Amino acid sequence: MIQRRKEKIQALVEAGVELFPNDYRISHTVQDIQHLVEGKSGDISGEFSVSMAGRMMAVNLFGKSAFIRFRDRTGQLQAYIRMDKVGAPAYAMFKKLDIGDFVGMTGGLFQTKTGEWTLLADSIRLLSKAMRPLPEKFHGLKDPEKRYRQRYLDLIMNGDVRELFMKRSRMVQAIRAFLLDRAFLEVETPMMQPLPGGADAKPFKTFHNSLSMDLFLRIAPELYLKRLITGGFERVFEINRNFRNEGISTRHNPEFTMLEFYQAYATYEDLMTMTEEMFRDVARQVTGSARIVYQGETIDFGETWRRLPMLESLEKIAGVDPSMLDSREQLLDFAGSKGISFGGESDDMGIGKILTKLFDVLVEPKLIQPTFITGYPIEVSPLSRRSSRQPEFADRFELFIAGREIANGFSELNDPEDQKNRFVEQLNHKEAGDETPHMIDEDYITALEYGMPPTAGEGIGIDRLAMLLTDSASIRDVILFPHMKPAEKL
RNA sequence: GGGCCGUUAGCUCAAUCAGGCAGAGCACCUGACUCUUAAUCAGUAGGUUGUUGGUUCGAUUCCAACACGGCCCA
Repeated sequence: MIQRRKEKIQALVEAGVELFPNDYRISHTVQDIQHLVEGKSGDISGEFSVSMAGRMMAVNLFGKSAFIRFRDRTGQLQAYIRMDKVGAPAYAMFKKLDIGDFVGMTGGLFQTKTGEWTLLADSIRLLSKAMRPLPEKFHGLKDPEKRYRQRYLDLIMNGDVRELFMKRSRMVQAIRAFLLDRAFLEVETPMMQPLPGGADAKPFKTFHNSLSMDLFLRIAPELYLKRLITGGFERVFEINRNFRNEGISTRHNPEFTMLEFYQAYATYEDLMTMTEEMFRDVARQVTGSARIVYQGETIDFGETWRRLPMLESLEKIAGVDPSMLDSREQLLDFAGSKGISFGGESDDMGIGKILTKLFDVLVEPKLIQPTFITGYPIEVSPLSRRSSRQPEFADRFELFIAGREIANGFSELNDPEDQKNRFVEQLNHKEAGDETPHMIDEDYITALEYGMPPTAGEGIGIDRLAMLLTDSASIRDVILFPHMKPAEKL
């Protein structure tokens, strides 16, 4: 197949055709044409001339004329190539071109008998040669493995995929605009950290040669962003990649995009309200509506969302009897009766961790409409401020939509003593053989000792939000180049 | 890590159940055609059936292992 095409290309070269020129300029995109022809009809090819370019997606060849469809970044347009218009030599060259080649054409516009606006070419030239054939035009490219590995083919062939990634880009822009509008400062903090902090996850490890030290790809930017709050910025955000050395699934990619933002003089309750506004705003800008459909479920971002303390959700949704909340044994029995196993860890788990596990399995999948769960146990919230009224719980929420965690926010712990104690507590629970260094981020404690204003912060999983807004079942569908094992061959 | 499913021409898929020369559409190549749009018509060509091994006179088909992928579970 490729051999055959090479022979044809050889014929083009021998005819003096340059395969990869770089001197062509366009005057209009496909989208521009729509405006140009507004209010006009018929053959207006004498009125003006345009220079256009794009990839040839289809050719209907007749003897001495042809219709082609070509595509640029804004859309697809038809062109009519006639031998009497472009001249015999150019027409002969054109007949040697393939679907997939990039061409440049000049000419005027006319409507075909079906009313379709068409470029009547008075010149055509090759702009870049495709050496391989494109996938089939009607069925397109379906094989998921090939779509992920060769995303460029997926983007060429599948318009819905192009649209999806443009939506994702608009979504990120809308979030950025929302925060900038509220005086947040966009910052970038280290991706490579000497101590991976801000979350509980296995990090990727790397080595810096000239510093002769281990570094870790960050699992979260949190501790650095809060240093910036200490530094006086008061409102900061970062949209960037986190890396977690864990499993790959329809909901997990080893690198994923996270928004984190921090606002001084705000509480976790303020952030819940702000999150409602942000999601409504972003959903409207991306999908045109604050009501979206995800995998058959209608999800409504309108109005105020349900706010439910975790204990109450366990009682109401999981059927936990309030009388057993104080008893490890009863909770473990209850978990066992629901088929939840804790592996060998249960001896080590406090009530807070058991409750959280029960919540993850029994409640989380049932939270379809946007729901804020509040009142997380301190045990699972090492960076959150202690509730003034209930010191065993944190001033924290998580947001669940369509049965998944989408966001996590809390009033920040800014008491350095309490923070240090919680780090120590966390260290005591680290597994042996863990690759992560068993050290405390002393500089973060030092920063807190210089004083951090009362602050609330939140993280939002950008990929998961993109899944919601694009109705995608797998995270791989919203990441341009998801991670896969190397293929043996293409 | 476990379970189920998949891998056949450039692409989308048949044939496998019940072993017997591996097929179609589109793409490609040649020819005809100046309003087609999944163009049409005629003809040609295109395959190490994911890899390795086993059973068999004979394996795309049955068996095993492996690789890669999808979905579900942990």
